[in-house]
Amino acid sequence: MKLQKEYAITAKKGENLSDWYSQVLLKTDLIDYGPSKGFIVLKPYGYSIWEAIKQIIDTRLKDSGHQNAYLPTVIPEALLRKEEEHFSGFNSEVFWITKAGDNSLQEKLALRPTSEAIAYSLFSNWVGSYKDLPLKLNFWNSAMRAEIKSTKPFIRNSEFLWQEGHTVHTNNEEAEEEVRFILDLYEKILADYLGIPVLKGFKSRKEKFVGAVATTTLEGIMPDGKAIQLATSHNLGQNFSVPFDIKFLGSDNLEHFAWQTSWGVSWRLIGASIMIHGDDRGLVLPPKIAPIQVVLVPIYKKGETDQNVIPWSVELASELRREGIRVHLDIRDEFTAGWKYNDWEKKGVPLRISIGPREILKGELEVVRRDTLQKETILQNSLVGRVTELLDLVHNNLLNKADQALRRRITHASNYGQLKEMIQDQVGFVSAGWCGEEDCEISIKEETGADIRLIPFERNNKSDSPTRCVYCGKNTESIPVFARAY
RNA sequence: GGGGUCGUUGUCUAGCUUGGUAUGAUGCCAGCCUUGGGCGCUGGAGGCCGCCGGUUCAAAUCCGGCCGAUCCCA
Repeated sequence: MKLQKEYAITAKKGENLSDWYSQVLLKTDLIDYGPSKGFIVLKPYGYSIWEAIKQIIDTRLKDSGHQNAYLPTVIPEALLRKEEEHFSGFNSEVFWITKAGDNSLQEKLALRPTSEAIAYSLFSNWVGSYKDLPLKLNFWNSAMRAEIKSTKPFIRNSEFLWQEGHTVHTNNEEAEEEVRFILDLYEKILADYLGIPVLKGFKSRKEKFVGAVATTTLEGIMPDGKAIQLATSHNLGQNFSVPFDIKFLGSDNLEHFAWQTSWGVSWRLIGASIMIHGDDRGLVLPPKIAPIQVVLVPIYKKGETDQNVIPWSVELASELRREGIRVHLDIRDEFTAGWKYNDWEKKGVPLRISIGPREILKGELEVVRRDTLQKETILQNSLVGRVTELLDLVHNNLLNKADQALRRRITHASNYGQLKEMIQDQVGFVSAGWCGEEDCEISIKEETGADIRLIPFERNNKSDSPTRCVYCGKNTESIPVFARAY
């Protein structure tokens, strides 16, 4: 194969993940860089993936009683400062609008870094009685947090697409239930649709969402052993309802401050999915989020006996479409079949079907899986059934491989030396005893580069309890998971 | 937060050390050829060499600043 540098992915995923990642993003037409630092442009192929993810999540949220709404992009300064701890948490990343034309504004306006402040100022008007609750809203929008030092498309940007859910409840138990329901929902969606396995647990006090009582998280692992936070769900308790005055009149005829949650996932999911599933040829897209699930490549010579290749391809394409499969028929005349094979492989299309004179003659089709590159021949009349099967097989294979990769990257350190060494060796997730003191957490972070990614919901009964803090040696029950992270 | 690398046509790039007409490929356009793993031939168009300033008779090249991209360390 002649490799054309300007199109092919030249970096090896296993040797230089960063280079590989940016080549894939640019050379598969997912994104372009924007004109300002940290901002990216989603091209149609990249946006289609987001649309697919969005639709999956949107449907599930609506099915579970959440409604979509939309909030302004700008937030007046006073509002943002209302919950002081929350504000101080990301103050340094807030973009401020200070002028309209040449005139200074009376009050600075923040470009939303997240919507708690603006949403809750409105919620205080919308909530009056316990009959208004629970209020379960979701917002699809973009958030802006200035990334000055280092950026990585989808992973760390100054602007990102996401959904943020905000709910209001009459009591803590119900809020608690919502937090867990959403986290479990996210976990299921990541596995069933994106083929991404995760670890789940609480964030430490230091790592939790500023302003939250508790943050729960889903953490994935990348091929370089770095962890990545892929979803969060927060129990806000009454931390916001008090300053924002969200009160309801209960059935007891008394006023109560409400209990709240917030949660979200972003287009980070796209970045994670690319890094986890991709290979040296480029993207390998999980079928359920692939904009094109099956590409048909017709092969023909001009004139004479092969004239029916195109009509036949069109027929097969619509047969698949009728089953709800996303099909693309590549009839570009300027490229050869071989060129198209390389192109669609690079773009990660799960299945490719070739249709030429041979196939017409035999009534058979050649199908190639992107994940394994295995070819198989199927009879035309079993096309739809086999394609549906294969799409499932591809998904399951991707999830299984990712799951094995995750399991291989979980280890346990019984002392500080071990922890340090394992982090240094980029093994990934390392569980170790921790006394619960922030001082130890900070020291570990400073000395190893790893922080507490999560504290598992339940003690892993394989490890003996109680144990000792790897840093200070104090007895403890807590065994969190450490890792370097994106 | 500290340090490094890079920016040349739509894309990938040569040239920079040692200042003097901008290199090749690919893509694009026209024509021919036709497609089973990045087909071939002929002709053509395409450039403020990231931006601003400095040095110089002369700057893609040397110097400074800025803007972007990117890597390493904390």
